[in-house]
Amino acid sequence: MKLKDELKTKGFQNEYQEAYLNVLFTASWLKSTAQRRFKPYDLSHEQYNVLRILRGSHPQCMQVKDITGRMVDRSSNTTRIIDKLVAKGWAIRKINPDNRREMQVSLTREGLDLLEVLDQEMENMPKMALTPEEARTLSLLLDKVRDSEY
Amino acid sequence: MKLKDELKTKGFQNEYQEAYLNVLFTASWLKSTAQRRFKPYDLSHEQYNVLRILRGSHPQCMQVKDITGRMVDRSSNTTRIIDKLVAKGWAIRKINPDNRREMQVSLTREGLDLLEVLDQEMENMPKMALTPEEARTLSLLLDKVRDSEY
DNA sequence: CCCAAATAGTTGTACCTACAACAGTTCACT
DNA sequence: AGTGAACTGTTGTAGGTACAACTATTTGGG
Repeated sequence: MKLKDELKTKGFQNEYQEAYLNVLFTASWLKSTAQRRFKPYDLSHEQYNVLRILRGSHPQCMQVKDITGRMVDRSSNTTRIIDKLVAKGWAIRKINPDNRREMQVSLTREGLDLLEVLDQEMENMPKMALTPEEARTLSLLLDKVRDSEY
Repeated sequence: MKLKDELKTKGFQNEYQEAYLNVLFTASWLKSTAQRRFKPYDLSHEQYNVLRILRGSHPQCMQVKDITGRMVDRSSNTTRIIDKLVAKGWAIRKINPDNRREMQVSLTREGLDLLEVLDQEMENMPKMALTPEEARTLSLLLDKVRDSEY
């Protein structure tokens, strides 16, 4: 459906305002549909994001700041998300003995197993109604948006 | 900057995953830059959204559910956002005597004045680095994304 | 060697999101 | 008229976001 109808508005000031609201609205839409899929696993979207990042360097562990730098949402509080993962037994957090300021965060066997189940779940997810070419264009335009000095 | 570099990743599974993450990342980026602009006015992004919706039907008042239906973030809790607006004197909430289930929410003079100041602020905001045509394409692609059954 | 600055991470507070349960009010049907 | 369903909005709880202050540790210049 068109954004205009979704937001029940009469129209937008210009194409930039529409694009701006559309990015926010679509992100919220994508996030909540994904969230619904994670629900049965007692997992939030952000926690999933961190699990995948950890798998990216497994079996090597990662520092908190490296995880933060790879997160989709930069201002999220990595410490507290890791707290949850550790509490559920999906990750381990240890102080680096060589530099006691740093943490060594890594996945547990259970964390890896969970990710494998989630991989299946994700594969069954219906694809976006875009051609590969359109998906590439979309990414390109979004990259450009972020190049503004906004 | 390209998403690949922003997220310090080696690459994506396919163009759909990249587009997906790019929508979320860009939305988060846009939101936090806007938030920074609202900060001096003691206003959050969501509160601003509701103020604008209320102005859309001013001087008529609106029901809570109509406001919700026009919000960019559908799952946000409209009651509690209105609580804040009322507490700051920007909106008024009354029970509709003809249907005591409904609320009549409307802007105060102060709310309207604040919006006028914010209009100025928004005009000074640098524009997206897109051509009008690109902005239209972006909106079109995002509308398509939401047409998936995700 | 010492101490200020830099670095890594945690904590505090206010607000927002997600989802479900709840309460009051109105409607519709018999 | 009476009652159950539907409607409108509020509240509860757990988790996430924004931003700043804080602690612990390491580093580097004098």
